[in-house]
Amino acid sequence: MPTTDLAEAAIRWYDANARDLPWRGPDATPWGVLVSEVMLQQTPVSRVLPAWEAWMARWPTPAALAADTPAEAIRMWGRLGYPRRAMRLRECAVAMVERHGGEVPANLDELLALPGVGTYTARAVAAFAYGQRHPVVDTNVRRLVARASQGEPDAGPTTTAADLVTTEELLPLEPARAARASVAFMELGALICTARTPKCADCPLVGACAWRASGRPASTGPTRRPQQYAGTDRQVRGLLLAVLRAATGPVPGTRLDLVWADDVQRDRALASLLADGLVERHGERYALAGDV
DNA sequence: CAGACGTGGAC
DNA sequence: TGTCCAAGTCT
Repeated sequence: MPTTDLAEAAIRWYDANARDLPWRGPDATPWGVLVSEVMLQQTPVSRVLPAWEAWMARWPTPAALAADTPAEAIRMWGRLGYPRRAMRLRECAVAMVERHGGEVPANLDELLALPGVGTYTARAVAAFAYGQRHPVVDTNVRRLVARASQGEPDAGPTTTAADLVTTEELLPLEPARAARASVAFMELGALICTARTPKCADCPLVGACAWRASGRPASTGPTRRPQQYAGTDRQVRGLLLAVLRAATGPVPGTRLDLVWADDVQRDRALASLLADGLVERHGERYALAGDV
């Protein structure tokens, strides 16, 4: 059986069942694709949709974002989470203006060199914005390939070189077709081959799925415990940043003192925001970076 | 390389 | 109600 059978079945399913997302449309620019990929890192589509629309309306090009302040990028990021992504996306825009004439580069290595662009995002942009043939491996694809192709109930926690090779072998040879297969795999993983309760009855790959064929064995390995949030520095960072986002300019340190009672932890969280470049100190007051 | 890094919704 | 999860990156 040709290895591209999975890809062709996935593409047929995608053509009939894919969600109509604006960054997938014919009007989507490489910049729009890049913005969507960064926003979608660890954040669900439903929350990204309105943020992406607002972001693209305000900053339709990398140069437009590069000309604005980090503070405005952090504000527009809203409550998508992981606000360092907003800062890095702006730094990425600055880098594209400086290195690439304000264009999103099509070359994989040039993409990888940009701030906030890693193994996944670089390949996603090269494939989805430029139609190149690269394996695009995210958590959905890892899970789908682990099950369908390898018969395992789950994938490893991070993308490995082996994952890239395994996935590349599933792709059709024609570049645009390969890119379509990649987005189809991702969509299948997101909607059908889900982590908790996969909808095998609706899966177009069910006849070729090694995991299904072996009776859907349960995971045996050690389960990683989910990351804690309540009481962590991350929660305190979130509370501090919420105050600064809502303010129009610098706020007194005494106002930040109100968000968390533990002085040691609050100071540590604030120091980390300063170190990340998200926040700046002006005497006894604090503000989002560039929000003088 | 394990851990840090936000937030909200589903079960 | 608490657990688990959502298109990763960086150090």
